[in-house]
Amino acid sequence: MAVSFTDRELDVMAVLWARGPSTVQEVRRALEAELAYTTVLTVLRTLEAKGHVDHQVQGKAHRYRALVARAEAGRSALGRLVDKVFGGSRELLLTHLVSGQLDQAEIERLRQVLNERLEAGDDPEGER
Amino acid sequence: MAVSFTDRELDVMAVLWARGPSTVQEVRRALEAELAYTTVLTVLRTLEAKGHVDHQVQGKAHRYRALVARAEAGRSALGRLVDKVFGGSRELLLTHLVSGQLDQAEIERLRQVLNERLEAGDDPEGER
DNA sequence: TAGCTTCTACGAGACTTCTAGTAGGAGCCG
DNA sequence: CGGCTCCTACTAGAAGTCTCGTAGAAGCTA
Repeated sequence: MAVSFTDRELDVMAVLWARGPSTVQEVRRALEAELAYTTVLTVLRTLEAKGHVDHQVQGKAHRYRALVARAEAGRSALGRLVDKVFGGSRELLLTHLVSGQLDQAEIERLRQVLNERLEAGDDPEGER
Repeated sequence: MAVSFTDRELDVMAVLWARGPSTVQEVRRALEAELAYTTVLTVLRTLEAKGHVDHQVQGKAHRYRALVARAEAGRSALGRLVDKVFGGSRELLLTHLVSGQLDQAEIERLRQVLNERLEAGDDPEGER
């Protein structure tokens, strides 16, 4: 249920989410940090052992694929964040976001999303 | 600049943020997990070594105090989250929040905060 | 086929995290 | 004073993380 990644694992997952299924080389090139090939391979193998990715054989290489969706990881990480840092209050997180981190344009667009959601959505927690 | 905490450290920081300066006993009792007294002490000493808390002597005990504000930790964690999980897009985070995690009432209140912010705030990135 | 390159598998060392035990100091009570 | 309790300091082991080297398989090329 609650997926969580170490820092380096998250770097690698981010690549898979951004690029889609990738080989070790591809992940390695996409990473900011300059890591040895085998280091990247090891991280991917660890992730696979934990069930967060799997792979298919392609030629003699492996192509790794994220099994955890970005949205799922987001939900999980946000949950932890709200729980621990914002004392369980989602509202605190939101006002924090809105009052400090966003610029004018982002707020505008957010308001639009919000309006749509208010008009359309009468389903209380209805999805998933 | 970018503060970050391990899971257990975060548990302890959460207590200090919620309760204010606390002794080891007080932190220990406030924690959900049942840890040995010395375990809690060790975590606090680690946090102190990293500069995230300090302490004053009170009687024969120490009273520990958070040096990192909750908001600061929130900013930092949120930044990492947006960066890694949401590919750098704050908007993605927000729509993620709005379209899945919030109930009707929260959205209402958020919209109010947003409106206030839009009316009041003509300062483009003016603070901090 | 011989050699070069590229790949995975495995092992391992340095470091961090998490947990808690032991030692010893300080204060209080009878 | 003697013992009890509560406190910090120190030590330490198990597990996890992060990094990379070496070995050896597999395929391409001349």
